[in-house]
Amino acid sequence: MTTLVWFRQDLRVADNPALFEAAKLGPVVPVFVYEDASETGNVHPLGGASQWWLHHSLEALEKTLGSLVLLRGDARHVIPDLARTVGAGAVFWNRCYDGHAIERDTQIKSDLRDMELEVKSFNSALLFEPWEVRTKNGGPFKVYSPFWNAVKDRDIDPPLPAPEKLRIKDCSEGQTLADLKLLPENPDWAQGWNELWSVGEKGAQQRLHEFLKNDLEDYKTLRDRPDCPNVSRLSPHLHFGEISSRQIWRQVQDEMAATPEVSKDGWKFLSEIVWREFSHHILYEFPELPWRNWRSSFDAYPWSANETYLTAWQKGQTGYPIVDAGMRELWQTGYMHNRVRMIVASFLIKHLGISWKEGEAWFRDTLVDADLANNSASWQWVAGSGADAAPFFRIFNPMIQGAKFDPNGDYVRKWVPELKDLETKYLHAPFDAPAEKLEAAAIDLGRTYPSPIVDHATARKDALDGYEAVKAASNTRQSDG
DNA sequence: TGACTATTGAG
DNA sequence: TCAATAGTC
Repeated sequence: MTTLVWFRQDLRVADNPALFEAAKLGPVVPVFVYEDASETGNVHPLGGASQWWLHHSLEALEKTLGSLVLLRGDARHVIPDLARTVGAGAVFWNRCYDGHAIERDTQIKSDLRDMELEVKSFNSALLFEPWEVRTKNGGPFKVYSPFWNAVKDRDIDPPLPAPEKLRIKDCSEGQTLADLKLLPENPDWAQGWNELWSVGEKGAQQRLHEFLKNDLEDYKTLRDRPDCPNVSRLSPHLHFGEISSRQIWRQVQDEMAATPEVSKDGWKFLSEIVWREFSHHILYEFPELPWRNWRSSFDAYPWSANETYLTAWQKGQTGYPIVDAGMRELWQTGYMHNRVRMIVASFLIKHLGISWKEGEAWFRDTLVDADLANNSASWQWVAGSGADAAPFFRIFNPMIQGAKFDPNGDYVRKWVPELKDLETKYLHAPFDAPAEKLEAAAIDLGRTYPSPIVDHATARKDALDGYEAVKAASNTRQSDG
């Protein structure tokens, strides 16, 4: 029997349950469908940076498999059509957890079964299915640390190997990769990204290997330092499923067994992998997460739509060095260090008073690892409208955060070179530097580098005032969140 | 996975 | 005068 294996966010051959099971049954037709948002009505389509990554990831997968059918259009029509054309007896895929995908897959599953085809979906993306992690009351967890405590000692299924015998059925269907037009129209944007990333399953395994070998030690403390290399940079590989969390879990456990000294670092890293699980579970339980406040009391927050501020933030021209460094790293590399993501997000929301939805949209368009679950859960966490246990309204101070996590200023100097000659003491707050220090560093505030677009103390006070409306709304409600 | 302010005590 | 700490939102 020929089986159609529909690849989505699982662009790998090893530990791929759908492919593994299909290979047992006979010849396989692997297919990827690039969905046009205009056709499917998906309001959260792939961003430009993700499309760049996808192009290279599909290229790698096609090379590994020997053949991959590429289609463009609405999967609800394209998948049944292809199944019919190639005479498939079964269609297998690995599950996605966002609302758009669930609705789409449910319909396709039903249509294919009406065609009397065998249809199976598998878990390839998560360590735990959302419905497998429940509180004592049977509901989903709403706070991270109890979630972590509930899962950290569980046995994780070992990853599957690549199929031993894989017979790819030759098939002349589909389009070329170039036809999908995934590379950015502005060729300057992604210039040089090929040197920064090894896209594909092989590159993902290599990245994990190098991280475990070189940068896991001291991960627990140095992961917060954007000037240090002690982060995995696996996020885009994970998003597209070039590597699975099961594979990561297993290799980290092996590393900790072999080198007990890195145990605290390994567990910290695994807890970050579980943050990803937590975000996916929240999205599964609350599909509106990408566009609706998880705590509805935040509907009362007085957001402002200031285009000038938004543009300054996007371009890295806010006058706050750690913020500008992060936003420029993002634009130039398709990536931003996690600590800095929190800082720039807080700045957009709390200092500029702009809704997290604007930030979510920009990150979704420009991050190579843009992931609907992680992105929307994290933006809401920073906004305060998400799953955060903190009993206070968190407002990051960009000067303090800069001094604490980029203490030598290496990160700022790299991405904001116009400040590179300024003494470290003033680097994170050039607006407080004495005139002669600025002059000595060839900085003319307002000309060579922007003056701060908002005043920290004033912006903080305004944000706290805005939060009063949230508190009032929360008090008038029976339950919230 | 904060920040601010008041207070304390060493110098 | 200022680092360290506690209390608070």
